[in-house]
Amino acid sequence: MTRTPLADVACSIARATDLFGDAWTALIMRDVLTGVTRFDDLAHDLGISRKVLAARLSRLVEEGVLVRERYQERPPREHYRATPKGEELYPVLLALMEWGDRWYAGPAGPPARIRHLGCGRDTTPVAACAHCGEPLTVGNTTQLPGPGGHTGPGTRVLGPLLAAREG
Amino acid sequence: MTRTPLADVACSIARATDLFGDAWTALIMRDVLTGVTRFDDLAHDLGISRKVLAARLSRLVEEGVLVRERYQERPPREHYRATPKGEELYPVLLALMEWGDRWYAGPAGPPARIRHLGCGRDTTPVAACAHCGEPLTVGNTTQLPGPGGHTGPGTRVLGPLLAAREG
DNA sequence: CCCTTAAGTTCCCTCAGGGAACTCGGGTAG
DNA sequence: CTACCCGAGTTCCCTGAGGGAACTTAAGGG
Repeated sequence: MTRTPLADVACSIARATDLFGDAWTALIMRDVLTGVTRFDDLAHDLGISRKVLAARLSRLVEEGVLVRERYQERPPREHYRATPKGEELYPVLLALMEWGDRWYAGPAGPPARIRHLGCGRDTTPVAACAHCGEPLTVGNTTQLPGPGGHTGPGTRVLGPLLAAREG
Repeated sequence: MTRTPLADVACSIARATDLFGDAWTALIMRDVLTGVTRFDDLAHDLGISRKVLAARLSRLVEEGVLVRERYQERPPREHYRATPKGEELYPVLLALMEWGDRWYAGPAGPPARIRHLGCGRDTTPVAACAHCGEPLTVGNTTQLPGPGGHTGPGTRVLGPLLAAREG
């Protein structure tokens, strides 16, 4: 496929997508974050080709999202665990899950619930403003160039073009 | 590639990933939500092959995420706009962008800022509990089977296995 | 009448993904 | 001591999706 390299574009979505934008990475992270950490378990659970799984895992380790660590000495066995960088992908998974729940849940309802241990209730994740806590939507936000934005093609990061939207 | 069909698995992440889990869809949605809605503009802005762009757009229209609509009569011209279902992908984009900002921004800082018009401040999106507003993390949430979860392989949706995590 | 623009299509080629078999280090059962 | 399981990958071949660039169609415009 010769994936177009997106990581060098001045767009954080493109940078994140360069790693996260394939069919398997999100599901691997879901599994690892929920306790499925061993190679064979991942291969079985996901139904992914072992070749591709090995490639994804080593990429994720390279990127510092997972670490490969020994979980037993004799015989030596390794598994994969999320780093802090990996755990911070959790909001992305929550957002994907919430969207899937809203638009693809069958009549029975969504296939899983998230319980927030802080307040003890089953919850839905909301993308909220860090300052005032209100939900962020396309309509109530605007994008502005940031300090790290070099102008030129590909500069937009959820671009500064929102003003151009009609309605 | 014969993409493994994920949409039928009882996992909302898998369902969302089936559509969203490719290198281009996130970036197309970013562009459309920020006002880049025409075929040629998208092709130029993204550097995507026109063939693949056409395929992605028609898939997104099929899925009800975008609509193809006429924006001028003479000569007849069509462009793409997000439906409500498409606009609700915004939190996913925000989460991806926030993660990219945190882990890939250069010394200069992130390439863009999000301003919340509600409170007037530049903000960062947080995945918050809909009930109490606290941030949701891997550590303070647990996953339970939901009403729509048929048991069996692939049942997990950010699975019920979190309890199995050590530490 | 020819040129330009927008929005796709078509063609060929390469390489990433699927699938299944094979490897390798290290037990454990007989 | 040999034979048979792991777990964790690696290797091989085949298919088909993505890249790239040219071609098409429809409608103005000079």
